[in-house]
Amino acid sequence: MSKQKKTTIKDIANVLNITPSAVSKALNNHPRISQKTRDAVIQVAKNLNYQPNRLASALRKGKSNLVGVIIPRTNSIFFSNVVQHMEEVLNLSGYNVIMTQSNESYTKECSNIEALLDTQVDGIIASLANETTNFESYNKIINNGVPLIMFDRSDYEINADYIGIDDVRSSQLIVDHLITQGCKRIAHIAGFSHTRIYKNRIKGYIDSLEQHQLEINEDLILESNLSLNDGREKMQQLLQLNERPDAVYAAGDYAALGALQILKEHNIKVPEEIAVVGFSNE
Amino acid sequence: MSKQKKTTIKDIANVLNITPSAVSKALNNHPRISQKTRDAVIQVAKNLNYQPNRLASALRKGKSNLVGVIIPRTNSIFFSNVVQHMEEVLNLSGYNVIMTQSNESYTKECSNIEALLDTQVDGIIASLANETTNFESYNKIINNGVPLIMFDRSDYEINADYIGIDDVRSSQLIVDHLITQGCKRIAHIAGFSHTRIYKNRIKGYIDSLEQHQLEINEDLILESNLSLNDGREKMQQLLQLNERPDAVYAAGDYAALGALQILKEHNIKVPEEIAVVGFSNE
DNA sequence: TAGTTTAATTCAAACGTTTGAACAATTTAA
DNA sequence: TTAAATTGTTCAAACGTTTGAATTAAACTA
Repeated sequence: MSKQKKTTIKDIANVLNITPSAVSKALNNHPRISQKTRDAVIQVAKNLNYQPNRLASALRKGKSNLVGVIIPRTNSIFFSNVVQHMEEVLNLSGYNVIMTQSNESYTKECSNIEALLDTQVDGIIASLANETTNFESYNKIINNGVPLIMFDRSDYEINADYIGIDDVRSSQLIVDHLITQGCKRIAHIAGFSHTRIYKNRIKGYIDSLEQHQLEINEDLILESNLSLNDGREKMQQLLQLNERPDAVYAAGDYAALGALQILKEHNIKVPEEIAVVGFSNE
Repeated sequence: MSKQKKTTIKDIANVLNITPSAVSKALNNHPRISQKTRDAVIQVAKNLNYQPNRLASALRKGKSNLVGVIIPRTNSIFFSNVVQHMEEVLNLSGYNVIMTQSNESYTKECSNIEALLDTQVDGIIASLANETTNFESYNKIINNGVPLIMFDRSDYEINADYIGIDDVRSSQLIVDHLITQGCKRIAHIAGFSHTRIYKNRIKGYIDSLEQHQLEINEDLILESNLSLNDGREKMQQLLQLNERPDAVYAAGDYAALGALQILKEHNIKVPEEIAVVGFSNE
């Protein structure tokens, strides 16, 4: 392992017998530097295999050009696609992305935030872990003066810009559709009601029922973590009811899949006996 | 957005009427600092909501405590799990992870390397993009004195430590098994032979055939990008052969899935007529 | 020719830490 | 009581850039 120290702006300056500041300006296309020196600097930089030290630059400029991203998991088509495109766009403006995953864990999320903050990121883009119900660390981001954008999963308690789809309306459309198909007892395997999107999906569900003057039955709304297994469990529960639902709308695809499995195992015809629909597009 | 400037070590020093260096030492548990000041410093730090500036520290220490990770894609169970655990372990030793994805693209991979290098990461852990056949940028990492570890996908041209499974042996076991089941014409939908793991899987395949004195038939070895679609295509090709194989071993699960689809579509019985097996565990 | 612009560069300080050497004050040894 | 060791702190420089002000040199005015 060659302990060759990295070449700095100073080394370039020495070779050309100019000052480091001239080199810096040359590299940053400062208008008041001659084309001649600019070219020379670039040439020498290449020769010496110069790699600018971002830390130093960031420190001086008070700007790291790093954006932190916190997502619940990377092994989801949705999140990994989103991150991929964020990266693409940010790269164009000279930013790099530090991607972290919370794994749906509150503790992990907090430590991610801590880590991002002290890496001095210029901003954070995040989507809530399912577990999270305490938003202090998010507000800490804001208090530290670091711009924060939430996407997909957020909460009204977090005072940040939010990007996401219109969950109320989408949810309403789903239930509208079921009703049009003739369903009357529509169950909802809901996400955690403390999370904005799931709260909204519940609202859309209720709105639609109300608009069609259908009864809202608390027994038909089950809060779930939306995992495949929990989908199975909740479907079991629904089947135990005196009066079974004729449709199940799950706020997530994995839960819908779980429900579907149970129905198949019980030889219940889908969608004739019980219709199944899931939110998302996993 | 409150433009409150961040509190620094200096602010803490001012409050306590000591020097910044004392504060720094207190925070870093320097042995020669009194318990009294240490406590006071920690208290004030908390009060002022002090957030250490990693950039400055990294610059001074010449160590960023950042590890760069390059993976082909995040939306793969394998890679996302690996990264998750790398993060866990590295966090324990005070490192943070910058995760980037190459999206199997050579260009993206290069720009990721560039970005990581000038963020001054202390090391890089990477797995090759399928597209990559030129390893200059990897050797640049090494030349820059940055430790590099390859995992899962690498190439002998990259002079770095490598972590992965024993592909030759595993591949051999798979083919051994097929032979035990009575298969005699075993086709191999291989990965790119320039990538270490796929090269090794081919070797294992050939080794096994040789050991069992079966003929090695070039027509039965097809190089593929291992996508679902390409798996379908290669299976089609195999079906066109005068003498069909009685087993297909794909070097990746998606390709195996594609092959399976084609067989189903042709109403060919699996595994009675043609057995199918895929490497990995997607 | 002296005076004014303009262009190209240097100067010097700054960003927020860390670190070894230096110093003063206190304690211990002899 | 004096020398030596220990403790707790300050000093000053350093990490590699950037940046506005200052300087110098060259090129125009009038």
